[in-house]
Amino acid sequence: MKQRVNALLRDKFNCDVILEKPKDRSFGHFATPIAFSLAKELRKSPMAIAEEIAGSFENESMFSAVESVKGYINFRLSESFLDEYASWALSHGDEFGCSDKKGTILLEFVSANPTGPLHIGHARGAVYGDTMLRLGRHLGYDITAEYYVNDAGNQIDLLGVSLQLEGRSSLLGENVEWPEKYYRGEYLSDLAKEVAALFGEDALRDESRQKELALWAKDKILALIVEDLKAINVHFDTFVSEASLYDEWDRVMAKMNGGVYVNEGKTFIRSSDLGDDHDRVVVREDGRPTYLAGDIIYHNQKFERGYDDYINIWGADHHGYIARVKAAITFLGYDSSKLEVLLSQMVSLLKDGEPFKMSKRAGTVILMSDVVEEIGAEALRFMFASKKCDTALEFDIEELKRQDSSNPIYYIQYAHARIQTLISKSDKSMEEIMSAHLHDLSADADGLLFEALLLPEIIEDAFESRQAQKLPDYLKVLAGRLHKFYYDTRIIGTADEAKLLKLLLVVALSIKTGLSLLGIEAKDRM
RNA sequence: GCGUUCGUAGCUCAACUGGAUAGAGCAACGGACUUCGGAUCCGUAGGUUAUAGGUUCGAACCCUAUCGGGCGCACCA
Repeated sequence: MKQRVNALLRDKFNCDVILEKPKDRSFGHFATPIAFSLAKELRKSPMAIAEEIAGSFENESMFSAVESVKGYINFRLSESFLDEYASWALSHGDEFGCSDKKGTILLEFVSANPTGPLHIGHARGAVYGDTMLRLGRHLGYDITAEYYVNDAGNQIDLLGVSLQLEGRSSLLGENVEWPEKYYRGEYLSDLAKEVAALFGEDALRDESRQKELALWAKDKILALIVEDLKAINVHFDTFVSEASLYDEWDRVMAKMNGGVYVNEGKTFIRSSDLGDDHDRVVVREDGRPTYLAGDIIYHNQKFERGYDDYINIWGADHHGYIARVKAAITFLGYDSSKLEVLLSQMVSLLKDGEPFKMSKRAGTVILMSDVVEEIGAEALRFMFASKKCDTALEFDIEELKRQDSSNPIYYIQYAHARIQTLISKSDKSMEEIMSAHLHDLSADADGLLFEALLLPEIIEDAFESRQAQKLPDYLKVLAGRLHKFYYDTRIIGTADEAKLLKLLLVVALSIKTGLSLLGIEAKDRM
């Protein structure tokens, strides 16, 4: 819709024109402040320019009115245009809002360490990433959802140690000496039991088997994580194992041509040449690679797979890490601007008004699966999708767990269910409804129709600006307009019945499509 | 200390990325048809957009300084 108007204006002015939705809908459907920016060039007052421009649209069938007000130019779309567009939308069903965007994107998100089940802090990145995935695919992009599995390095060793100690302590009743750092939690005692059953109790005491047990455990834990994600309707296409990458090490280092050097027995990357604060160690004196080493090979592998664009969703605590990875990509001979790193800010938790620290090692984590059990996957998804991801979030745990009727998800679902009820109560056939013409609409009806038809713009804007929360915001507004309209307007049994039901079908379509892009199924009844 | 990011109603967040009178939801208070679902709707109250300057037709948004919070500043991941 907006594209059509934009195209028209672009032809007229030979440049992109800013189109906005006026806050006060009585002004029209779209507005532009272009006269202000032209005023300087043309050395005329904005009002005069606006008058002139508005007058030039008189014979345009797309608009029923184009007016200039205080220098703004306001456009009102004609009913025939809106009706035609509404019919088009209804005939396209689920594909409403689809576009023909081209390009392949590799989207990496979650990538939580396989050392424990997902906690509530992981949920934000998971929901955000999956929402971007759904939006992008709806628009036509060919997107691969990828999970990077950190199955190498210290935390895997730590997992093996923790598993044995947990088993010896809780299962065999031994007094064990806990190291400074270790993992704990219910999942570990479950795994220890499995170890005893599968490998025998001796496996819990034999230090030489730590590595073996750790590798066995991380696969089990990864399976748990996949289950957790499935429960909130998040699915990945590919999993890349960090450990599997190191065979490529020599070949990748050769590609770095000059980007690395050896000093005091350690290998450094010259990241300070490319904006980082220091050069970073990639291989320690004893030959063990650092975390960065894995990421260098991984990103080389990503670029060798040849996507048009790369998006990583990282927690904000990794922001200092971006410069290093981008430097590595440049040394490898690729265009580092193709990698876009989206940071999702931390979720901080409150309990009874006091800050609550989660720690996987201390076992004080709020598991995502527990919250899902309490409030449901849909409420959790909606809650995280609603928040702009570049501001830190505060949640009170008790509030999060409360199944509240104030939850906006019910408000939106209720709007959809109300429409379905009306459709089923009406005597009109679907043919009668679909062939009705939307004309002589009240201001409220017109506003509702216009809002519902805005979905494609919202989807595109939300994806391209990487601000997923624009979709839930829109759905709240649309549902609000529907509820008000429903309250004010009698539909069944009136002369306008078929016409208004057609309008409501468009609203239902936008709600249903919008919710599905949030990974939520619209309900016909509640 | 350095970097980075944020600061909007009592709380949680918006504001079309520089545009018209800064808006919603909670929480508070007061209302709504013997009517298509009251999980709804309407109203009241709540603001010097952290503070002080600057840029211009126009600033919550851009620039500078100050104050306050988050997150980084590993040969951990």
